Amino acid sequence: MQSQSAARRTSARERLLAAADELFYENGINLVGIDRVIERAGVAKASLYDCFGSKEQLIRAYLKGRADKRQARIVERIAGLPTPREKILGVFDLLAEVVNRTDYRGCAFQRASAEAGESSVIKGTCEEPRAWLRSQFTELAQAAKAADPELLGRQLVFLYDGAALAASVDGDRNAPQAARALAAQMLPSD
Amino acid sequence: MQSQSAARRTSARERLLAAADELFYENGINLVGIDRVIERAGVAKASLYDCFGSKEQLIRAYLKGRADKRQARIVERIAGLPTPREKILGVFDLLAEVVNRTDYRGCAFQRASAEAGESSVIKGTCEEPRAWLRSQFTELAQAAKAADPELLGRQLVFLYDGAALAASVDGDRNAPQAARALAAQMLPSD
DNA sequence: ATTGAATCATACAGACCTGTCTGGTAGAGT
DNA sequence: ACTCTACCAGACAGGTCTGTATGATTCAAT
Repeated sequence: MQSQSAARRTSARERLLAAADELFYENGINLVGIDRVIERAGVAKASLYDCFGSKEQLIRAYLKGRADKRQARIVERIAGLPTPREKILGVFDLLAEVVNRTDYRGCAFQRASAEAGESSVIKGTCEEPRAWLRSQFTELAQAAKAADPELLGRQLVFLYDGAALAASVDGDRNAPQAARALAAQMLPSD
Repeated sequence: MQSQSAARRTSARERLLAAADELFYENGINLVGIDRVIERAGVAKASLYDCFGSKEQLIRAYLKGRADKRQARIVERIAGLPTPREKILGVFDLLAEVVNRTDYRGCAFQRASAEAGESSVIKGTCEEPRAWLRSQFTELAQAAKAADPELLGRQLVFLYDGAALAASVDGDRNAPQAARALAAQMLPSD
């Protein structure tokens, strides 16, 4: 089998992704150069360009990795909750946990989007997880028999984004709870 | 009088600020170099460093200018509205107007904060207008006899930020109206 | 044993960055 | 007439950036 060569490739790839994740998230994608990434990954520069082709594609992979992790976290969390209402509130509970991690620096997609400049690759990659969350909220709002599920879904995203922003920029670590409280008011009490 | 020499200094300063405002807001503070700013301003590089001392201070001045303009817009708008409830909703109406401008690229403070990196100068400059808006909402919530004005003030900021983000990142130009509708629900109908 | 893929280290190109320095010009106040 | 201030143009220093090129090494598969 090709396991070993594949293992080596993924090993370099994964080390690069891990380094990119830490550095890009902590410092911002534009303030981190390729050299810092490969140094932390312990990988040659040529390997980076073999694996990803460009910095932009590395950023894209970093964002996709974050999106997948967030999505899995949310899916897993709401699977364990019985009602649509509780599922929605569970997303805010999850956010409350995340923002209290010491290395929390805000929503990676919000931040990358702000730094994207002209790159539609990066902007597009940021939009995907946002659209997914919105559709989740909308479906849950529908299941919760909201009068206007589309509208409610968008409003829930406002609260989610706003809370993430307040937690990181203003240092309001209880923002998700405040957003959750408002979400609870909006939802049909069932 | 010193009007002429003062006029020339402010002229260079103002041209620099105007160029910085356009370029930084449109492209992001880290993707715009000093050379592009001075070229658009039609000003010598030495003049920039005479006036501002560093790029960071130019960014700070750019952000302060944006903050002053936003604050003045909001103050003027709510001065013409009779009740606290209408004043609060008026802020969202104002946001609805702003995000429909063709050159709207999102909230300058959100974006600069995402790009700030280690610079506490820039981060701090972003926090000021945010704290001001939050205190406005809180005071208005108190005047509107909300049960918990502090909480409501924070929640209104979530909606404001979330709507601005949705408008710019997701292209949802009606986001402020959706946020306004929710704000209207939260407020004591009086 | 040989081939081929993945990876390594390192130098380089060419561009861009911030900030400084030199030296010159124009006009207002004294 | 002289000075002072604001401003100009442009070169320069020293660093960082992305991306490419060169050539060696390791190791699995054949």
